[in-house]
Amino acid sequence: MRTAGKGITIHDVASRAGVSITTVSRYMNGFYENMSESTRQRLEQVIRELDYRPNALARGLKSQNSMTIGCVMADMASPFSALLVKGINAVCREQGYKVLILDADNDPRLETEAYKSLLNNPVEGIISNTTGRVDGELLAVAAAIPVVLADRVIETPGQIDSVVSDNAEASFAALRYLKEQGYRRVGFFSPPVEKISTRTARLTAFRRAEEELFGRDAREDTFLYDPADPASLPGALQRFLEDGTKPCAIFSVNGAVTLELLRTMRRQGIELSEELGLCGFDDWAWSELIGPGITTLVADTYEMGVRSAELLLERIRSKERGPARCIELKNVLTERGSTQIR
Amino acid sequence: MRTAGKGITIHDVASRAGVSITTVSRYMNGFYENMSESTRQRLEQVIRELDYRPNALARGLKSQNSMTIGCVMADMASPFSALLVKGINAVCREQGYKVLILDADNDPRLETEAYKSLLNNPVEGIISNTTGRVDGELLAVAAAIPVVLADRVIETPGQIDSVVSDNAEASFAALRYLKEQGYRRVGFFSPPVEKISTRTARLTAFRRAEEELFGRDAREDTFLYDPADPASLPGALQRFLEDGTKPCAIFSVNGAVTLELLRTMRRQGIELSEELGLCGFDDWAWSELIGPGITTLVADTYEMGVRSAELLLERIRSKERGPARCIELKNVLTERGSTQIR
DNA sequence: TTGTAGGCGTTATCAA
DNA sequence: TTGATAACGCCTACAA
Repeated sequence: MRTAGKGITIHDVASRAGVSITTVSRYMNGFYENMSESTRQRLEQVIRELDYRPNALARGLKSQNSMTIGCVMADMASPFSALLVKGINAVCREQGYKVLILDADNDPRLETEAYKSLLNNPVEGIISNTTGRVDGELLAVAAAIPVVLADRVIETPGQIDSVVSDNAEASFAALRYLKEQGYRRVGFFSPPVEKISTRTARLTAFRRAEEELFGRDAREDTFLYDPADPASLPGALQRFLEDGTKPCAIFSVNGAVTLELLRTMRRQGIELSEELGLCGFDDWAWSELIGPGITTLVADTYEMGVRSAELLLERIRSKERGPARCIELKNVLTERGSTQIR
Repeated sequence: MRTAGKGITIHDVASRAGVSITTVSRYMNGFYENMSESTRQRLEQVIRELDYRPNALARGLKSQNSMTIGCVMADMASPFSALLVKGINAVCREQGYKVLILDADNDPRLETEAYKSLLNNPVEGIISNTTGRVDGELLAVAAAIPVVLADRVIETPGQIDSVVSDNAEASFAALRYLKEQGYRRVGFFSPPVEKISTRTARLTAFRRAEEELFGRDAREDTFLYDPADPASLPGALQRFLEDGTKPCAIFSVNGAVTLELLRTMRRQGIELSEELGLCGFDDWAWSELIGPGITTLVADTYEMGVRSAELLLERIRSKERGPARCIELKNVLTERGSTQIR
């Protein structure tokens, strides 16, 4: 059974309507100007009857534009990814673009693979939330088609369009806030920073704050743990708490870390208190519900998706290879109970 | 500048290697059998040099299969969606398929639009997490190409392949568990149930439990609130608490509701206690961290994505239009402090 | 106002 | 063992 819309080609429409495929093509593309009212109506009817839909593949092959972008996510499991994708989708839908999603699953090899596959595929541009270990590939890809880095950038700046948040400034401001709240010491908790730009920016700001605000040696307050090793975070927490300087606070590099910290603390019977504060990047719906409420620092992820898509589509449209642009969103500090000393 | 991989066609390879495009095509598709070792090596080298990648569009146009599936999500913002998509992606990547994501943003019209756009586009199949208000469209789509319903099904059963969880059984079991814990009354909290199958299944089970386990009139314990009206949920909660039967517990239809409930409770100074329990569907990372820990009921979302994709790809491959299949995953009850009476 | 024909990059059927 | 060549479905000069 030949189903509606499936397998119907421009030829079917043409013969049924008694015109040439050219005319049908014209009709489909809105070139009504020089078309007799009668054929136009006839076409409209036939197309509806047959439920004809032009084959996007053929159209793309001919016109060399697939109306599709690719979107490579470092880890699709994160709520961050969902929001980013939603923002990207909203813009693309409106502008008639399709979005291909590829999950790198935190694996640089998969990320590289993703770019490969995207290059065969007919995507007109790519939005990348990189794992941070494939700068070379990214530069190569960006040389071939428009790329926008979302949230995370590569080491060499000014090469690729990007939409990021003000990690350094916001981190420093948050640390100043902690200082003003009366905390005398802050620990920076993170998985290995690697080349992930959000992490390096936050760590760098932390180091500066340690020196300028707290007059401490950042090395003693930096706790990089191994997420693969269950004993690693508890150990780091223990070491952090051993130093007697109080009140102290934890500065968490992202939501996943915050979550792991809270889990560990609960398991060990450690509670947030006047002596122990907590503040971190990423704000999920639950941030206000845990304990006294967790103070967070976050940029609008959905907006980041929107901006990334807008930037990319603009780039695609205006074929220009101008200098790389960087859009920076603000991280907002939401103060909650976890950083209240009394 | 003509960049590697971009714009290089089979012709370029052929002429450079001094063979015909046919031979190149053969090479690309692994038909080495009748190929001289020398041309094979020559081809391998040239292809590497030129970084040639076959154009997926042309390939798809010719072979009538795009190696792409579409994935329509009721609401991409939900962490559920992210996990489902990740599962789908994992399978598709492995089998060489691309995944097109469309977000319906909880809007049936957008969902319908998504199917339309997917039908022009050359997807070989669709995984749908439907908003629940477009059964007709879904049936039409499923008549044209393979469709798998993920998590939510349409009203008429047995028509479309699906991967769901045992909502009814698990709900009933959870309610029995609450009964055994000593709760004398349970309130069912949900947004309007509409035609969303997960919700109707859970509500139906609740009604049966009300009758069989609690000997109560379900109508008095069903609280459907309007998510758009901020006063609606607090009002419902108030009404629920007015009845003096204790201890009582809330049965929340999903994670979003649980979150809203917890927010409302916090705002109103209502705490989970021996008198007031809480248990609900969906388990996010924070479930164990809020208050005494929230007892939850949930199926493996990632697995659901994996199964959906496997089912769909199998369907696509074995062109058969056999009877609809339904895979059912188990919801697991994770007992935490929120349903502990003492 | 409408139609013819060539081409987009592949695959596949022949033939050599 | 390899090569012409005709599709695939659509767009678009160029003609009529």
